[in-house]
Amino acid sequence: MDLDLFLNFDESEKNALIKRLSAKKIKYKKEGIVATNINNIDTIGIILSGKINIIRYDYNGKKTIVSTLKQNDIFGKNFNKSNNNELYAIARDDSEILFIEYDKIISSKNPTLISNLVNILANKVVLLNERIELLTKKTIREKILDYFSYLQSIKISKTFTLDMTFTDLADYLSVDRTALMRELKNLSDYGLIKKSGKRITILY
Amino acid sequence: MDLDLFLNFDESEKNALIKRLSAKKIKYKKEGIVATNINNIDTIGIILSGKINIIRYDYNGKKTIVSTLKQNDIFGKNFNKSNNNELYAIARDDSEILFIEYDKIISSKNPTLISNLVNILANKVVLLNERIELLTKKTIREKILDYFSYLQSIKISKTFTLDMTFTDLADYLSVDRTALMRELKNLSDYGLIKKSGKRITILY
DNA sequence: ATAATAAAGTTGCAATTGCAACATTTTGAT
DNA sequence: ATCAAAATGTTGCAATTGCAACTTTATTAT
Repeated sequence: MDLDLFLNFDESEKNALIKRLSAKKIKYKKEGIVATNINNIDTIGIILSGKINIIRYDYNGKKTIVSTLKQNDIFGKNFNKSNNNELYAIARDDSEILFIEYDKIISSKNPTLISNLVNILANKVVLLNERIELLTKKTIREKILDYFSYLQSIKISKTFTLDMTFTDLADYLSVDRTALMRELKNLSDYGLIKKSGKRITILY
Repeated sequence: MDLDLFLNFDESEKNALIKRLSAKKIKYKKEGIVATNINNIDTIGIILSGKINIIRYDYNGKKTIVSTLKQNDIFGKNFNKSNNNELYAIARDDSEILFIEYDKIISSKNPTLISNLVNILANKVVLLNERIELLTKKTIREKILDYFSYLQSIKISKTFTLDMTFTDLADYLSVDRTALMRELKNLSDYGLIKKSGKRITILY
């Protein structure tokens, strides 16, 4: 992903900008709590390195990974709004996060900086729409085939390796993990895919 | 919704800007085709009035309303990207749409204009996240209760009237319409809600 | 006013799915 | 190298859901 809030700034400009925006870079250890109640903060967090899980705890204590964010993704400032349940951001790996107050970016009146923010947001909208496309599919089979055909298109190959665990894939597609495994087996048995661990080949 | 690309411009500034951006305002009749193949256009459409359905046709001809857009919503420029299936935008009511080339907004270097675009996009991200929250719920019951509690929070009342048809609600929640009706009946029978047509009261 | 079209509502049934309860394999830390 | 934890994989079963096939009620157009 070549999206970056500081795209088209050189290193010294970037540092000056970070200083002027009072941006704060904070490091987190794996499993560290990055932010609580992120639906109500006026700060945006930009992931410089590592991975962050956005997590929702239901009223009955059930945990759902709402999304997983990686380098250059942003969270906060209502970008991950939830109605009832509070959302938490937890480091999935050792991570570095840059916190900037949203209003300071806007009031900076720096066209390049703001354009970069537009591109990041537009990209986020694309990713969210892609996920919605998958989530609106009615069967697990359709979700899998759709996601695999997406992977096929970005890896430009009918054979590819999943870059997440099946546990996380089940979360992403919002289906039961064991039901996902079962359906993957069905697809293999029907000869629609070949599966060897996380290595998948589309056979149609 | 007080989000508007031309927020903080007065009428004459706005008109000058529209001219400079070569923006085009086009009117559509209900059911009119606003745009085809909207995943591949470099233009953004801003809905000035009316409502637009973003529609996907599956390989097997099945129609799904991917989203419904209303005043000040935007589409195009990959904001509604789809992997395989082409997306169409169709006017749900008589509508007016302003088309602007995305690059012209960015290269305008107009901080107010771009800030407005940021706010529109940020708002869209929020709405998409809200929908994802609903779609990741495992049962129809959970989806309904979550959506109703969202309506309760914005209408600030335990009684409210749905502003879409149950057919569209089923699409939005991505569930079978008749299964939705059945579950609404179950919720009534269990005494969790009261339902009289589209008038809903939450009883807990 | 009435015909046509869309939406709402109901029900039976089969297919899909989630969940529980496991065994096995892989990964990661010390 | 070894132990613990996480991930993978399997299966039976019950619950949920989608689909088909309707009827009834609203809405819209002429």
